Amino acid sequence: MVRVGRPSGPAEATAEVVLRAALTLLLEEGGAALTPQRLHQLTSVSRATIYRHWPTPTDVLAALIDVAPDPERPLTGDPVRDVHAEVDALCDRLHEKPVATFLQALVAMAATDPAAVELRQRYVDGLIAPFYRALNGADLPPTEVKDAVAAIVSPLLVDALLLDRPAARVRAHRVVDLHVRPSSARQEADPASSHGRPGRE
Amino acid sequence: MVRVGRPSGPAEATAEVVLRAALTLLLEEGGAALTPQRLHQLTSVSRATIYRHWPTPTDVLAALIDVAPDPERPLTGDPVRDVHAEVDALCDRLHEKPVATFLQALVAMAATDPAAVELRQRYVDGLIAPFYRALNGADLPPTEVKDAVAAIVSPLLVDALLLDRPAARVRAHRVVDLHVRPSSARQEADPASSHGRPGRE
Amino acid sequence: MVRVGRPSGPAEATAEVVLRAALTLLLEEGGAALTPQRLHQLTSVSRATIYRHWPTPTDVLAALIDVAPDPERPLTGDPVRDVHAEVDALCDRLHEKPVATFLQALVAMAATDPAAVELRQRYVDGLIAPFYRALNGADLPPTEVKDAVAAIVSPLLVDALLLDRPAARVRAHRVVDLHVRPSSARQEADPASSHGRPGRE
Amino acid sequence: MVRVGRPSGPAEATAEVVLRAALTLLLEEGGAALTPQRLHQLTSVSRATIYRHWPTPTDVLAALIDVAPDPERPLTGDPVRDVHAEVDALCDRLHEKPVATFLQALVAMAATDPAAVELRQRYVDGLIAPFYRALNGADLPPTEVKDAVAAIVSPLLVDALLLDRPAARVRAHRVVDLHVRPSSARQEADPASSHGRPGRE
DNA sequence: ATTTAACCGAGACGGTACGTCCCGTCTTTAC
DNA sequence: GTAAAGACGGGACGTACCGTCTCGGTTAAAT
Repeated sequence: MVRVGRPSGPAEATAEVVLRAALTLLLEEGGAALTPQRLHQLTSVSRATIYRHWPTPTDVLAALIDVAPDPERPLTGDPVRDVHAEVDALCDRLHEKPVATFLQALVAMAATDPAAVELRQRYVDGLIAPFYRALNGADLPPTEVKDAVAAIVSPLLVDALLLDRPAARVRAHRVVDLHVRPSSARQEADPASSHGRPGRE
Repeated sequence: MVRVGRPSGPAEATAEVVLRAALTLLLEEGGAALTPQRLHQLTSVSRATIYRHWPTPTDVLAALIDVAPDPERPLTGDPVRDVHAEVDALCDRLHEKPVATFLQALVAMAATDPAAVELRQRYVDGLIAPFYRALNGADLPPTEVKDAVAAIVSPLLVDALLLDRPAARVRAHRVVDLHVRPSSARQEADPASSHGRPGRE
Repeated sequence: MVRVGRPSGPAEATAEVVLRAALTLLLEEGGAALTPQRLHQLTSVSRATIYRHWPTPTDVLAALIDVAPDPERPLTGDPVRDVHAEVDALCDRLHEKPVATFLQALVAMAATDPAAVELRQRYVDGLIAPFYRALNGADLPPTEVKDAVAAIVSPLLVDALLLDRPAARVRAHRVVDLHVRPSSARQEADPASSHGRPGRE
Repeated sequence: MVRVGRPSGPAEATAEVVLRAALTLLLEEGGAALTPQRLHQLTSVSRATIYRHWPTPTDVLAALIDVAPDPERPLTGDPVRDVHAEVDALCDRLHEKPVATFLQALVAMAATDPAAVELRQRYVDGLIAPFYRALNGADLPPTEVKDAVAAIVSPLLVDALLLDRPAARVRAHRVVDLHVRPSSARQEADPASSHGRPGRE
């Protein structure tokens, strides 16, 4: 079938100006401010236009998430080292606000819009996935992998979500050491082995 | 100065009928439904009356929290056992909805109302406090206590808040065993020692 | 049952200011201008308030009609004279705009709102009724009464509605003389008998 | 200057399909439905195309009126007979809807669009003209001709426009007899002379 | 067969009004 | 003083249509 007529979707300029304003709004006033009304006021893009392309605030948030994917970090092959790297990366992202704010906004939206539930799911999965990837090389049974990831990541998320405080980076590193030692190494492990990393907290 | 006239505060009947409706609303439609409007519709208590006694939705939520305090569990003196008991208690409360819903509502409200931020803080502290209490008896350094509590509780909260799934009870018990062994016992610990507890998950 | 609380219906001030503005609008811009939006702009009464009390433009028009009822003219007992008086009265009312404008508005609204159809019916009946009342005394058979009223009134309405010109007063008086002579008198009638009336047209 | 390229104006197929839909819309939903939007929905002719050829709803209505002119009836030379024939013709046209609907639509549009005022004028003139033509042969003074036409036609229009009822055909015939007798014949007139016509009402 | 002007469909876009909903405050009345 | 009933201004919501516009692809006459 031959396509005729003007191409569909927002003109590039429109999409850019709206999403840029959306990011600003989100960071400065939180997810509840991502309304068509506020976006219109900030961008002077017509309210109707915004509804056309992003019918719900969830759609705006989804578009925001899509434009800033998390770049993959290269694996060294050493699981312990890789997991520590991921901890640092996640703490950095949580510290630089957008990720923590995205999470807060997703939780708040999920209370209203079922579509946001799924989005929240995918977003959290995206945050956790790198840890599973890093732990792939360690010879741990699946249960221990899951436990380790949960014990490492959850406190960071809780810090960002519930306690409004910077992610507890050094604690996370300690938990990594506790969980990710290969079982064979646990008795002989040198507890100071991970002290070379920069404790940025 | 002598007080004259009708005593202040809502008549008991009013307060009860409103808060009962508020709980129903909260559980069935989430924190965003806790509006004067909805409460009025459900209770046929006048909107003006509701505004008088609970000026903001946060006040309603705070009143709800106050009426259902968490009863303290008696301590046995055995930290390991007490922490396991607390894990079970928290999982039960998260499972029976109110607590998880309170948390979601508090997070959502905190995005809007600063007063809710403080309330959220206090509520989370109330959830965590029993674990610190239980670990009081264990001869662990403060850092390890904090790490342990975080590693135990955070995954449960994340399950309830972010992943909409029942709290991972057995995993939490495993994590307790991993963290709460008294340090002196870690080498000789029998990893099967906690298998007697009922795995209710 | 005891009535409690503030009495229902618009406060007097509100109703007056809105209806006054509605009349101005109607006369200056026609029935299509009787929208909540325009009324709000002119009165700075809130749009919501207007919707509360007059949910449709037809309701506004109905309220307008209710506040300005046509006062009854006294009957002399002489049908011919009374009908001539009614012709003058109707021409005056059509000339002074409100009635003609009401009619136009009612026709236009009736195209959209079924409620306006009934209102239009009642309004037209109200315009015609005085003629039937005046002709009551004449000893004419019912058919001739109807014919006479139609022949007298219709051209006036058509002038106002379709041709945007002042009602043809003198023609209407001629038609009265043609239709309302008592049949016994038609042969002997002095065609100049009605020349004493002031020809205001 | 030599014209080159595709000729201007709508392709025949486009014009026909749009006007056919416009007529349907007009009859079923009234003049207010004659919008570019509705025409587009019914015909799947692009909205832009419709704007190109009929910039306002009034233009659509004008085009509709142009495509269905009233065919002239032949005159017999007998004014009385001819006028009766015209009465029947007008009643038929009013009864078959389009004319009555056109009138209603024209009145409604005239409230908004000044261009429709002129159109309405022309349309009404077109309805009345045949009566003047038929009365041309009668030896009546101009004033009486005007009175007669008004008394005959106006009630029919009022029936269609204001009272939503079928045109009162037999009354119209009676009024013809009353007005159109040549003055010389009025004394000797046989009032039953017109009873031979079929009373279709 | 090419030009060339116009048609035509698809859709973006700003704008405006719609009718609804809830907010928070106020006034009126009854108890 | 408490409470109910309800008016009121305010503001956002989501929808609908308006009129204009920019794209592309198509069509039909004149060269």
